Amino acid sequence: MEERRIATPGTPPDAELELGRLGEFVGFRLRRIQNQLSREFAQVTGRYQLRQGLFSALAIISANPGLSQVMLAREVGLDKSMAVMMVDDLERRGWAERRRSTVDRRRHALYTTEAGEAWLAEMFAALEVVEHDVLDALGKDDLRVLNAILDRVYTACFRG
Amino acid sequence: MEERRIATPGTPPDAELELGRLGEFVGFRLRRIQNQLSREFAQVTGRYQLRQGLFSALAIISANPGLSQVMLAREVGLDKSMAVMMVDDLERRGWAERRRSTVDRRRHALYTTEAGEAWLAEMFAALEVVEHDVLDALGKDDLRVLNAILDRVYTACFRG
DNA sequence: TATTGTTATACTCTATAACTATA
DNA sequence: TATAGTTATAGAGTATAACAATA
Repeated sequence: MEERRIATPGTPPDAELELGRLGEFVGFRLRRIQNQLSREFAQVTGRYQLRQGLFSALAIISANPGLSQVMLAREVGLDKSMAVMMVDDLERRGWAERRRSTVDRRRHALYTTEAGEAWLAEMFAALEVVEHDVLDALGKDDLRVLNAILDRVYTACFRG
Repeated sequence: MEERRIATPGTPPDAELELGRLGEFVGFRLRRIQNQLSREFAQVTGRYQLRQGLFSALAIISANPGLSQVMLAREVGLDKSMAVMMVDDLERRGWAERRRSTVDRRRHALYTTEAGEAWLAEMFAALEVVEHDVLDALGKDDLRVLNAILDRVYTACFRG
């Protein structure tokens, strides 16, 4: 079962087709890549029985111990109600925990557990496999360039 | 009503937060940007009452008159059943039409209508506004670099 | 009054499976 | 047998609105 085949949608586009003016838009490229990547992601993480946002959420909690749910939501770019559900899930699995903040009793301070850190390490390894083809095709340098540009793009999204 | 405010989720992340090892992964950046961009897209296109894929689909039909639905699906990176629904929608709006292919009678050859082209032009203009901040923050050169890298990424997705 | 967390709900996007008609 | 198109359906991901507790 080491097969890496993906169902119908994972088929590459015909080389002859034109993008036309659509090719000028970042949004289009982003979406099609992200669709593809998240299908592969789902394949890998499917074995682990988890939903998309979970991994990112735990990784961010791990990198920022004690952060609040609102902060988490902002960092992943989703609504705070999403943070609630994700943290619920993480807690249920025993990978993260909420502690009432001592400074602001409205807040929950979020922390990873030991089991959470272990799982995180496992997932990082698995995800490197998912992104392997991408990393390969780009090389370290271009990857850095890409990430830097993407960060600028993300920041630019918030200049109203 | 020229406001550009976006509801809760559009709030920028706290600058102090760390991405940690997550920062090495393209998938994460892609998803958060794409979420943000598609929210803005939805804001703009909401007035036009249309769903996400529609614009890309029509643009591709316009750039490749006579293509089949399977080809369309592959180009946008989705399942063929999606193509059916999108073309249904486009036809209902009078922006595209199916004609039985003369060479292979299983196929539908897709074409845009005059109204479709007009609407497409309108949408391209509207979308330039959506991506304006992004384009601004990058500049023509970096944008080209970004698009080129993204295309390589997309292609790399299919090297199983 | 504003913010944090919460719940319930509804909507959009997408894949899957089963089917038909052609090839 | 394989491909193009179709249909119906189920699942994931997400936003919205309304609310309680705390600031």
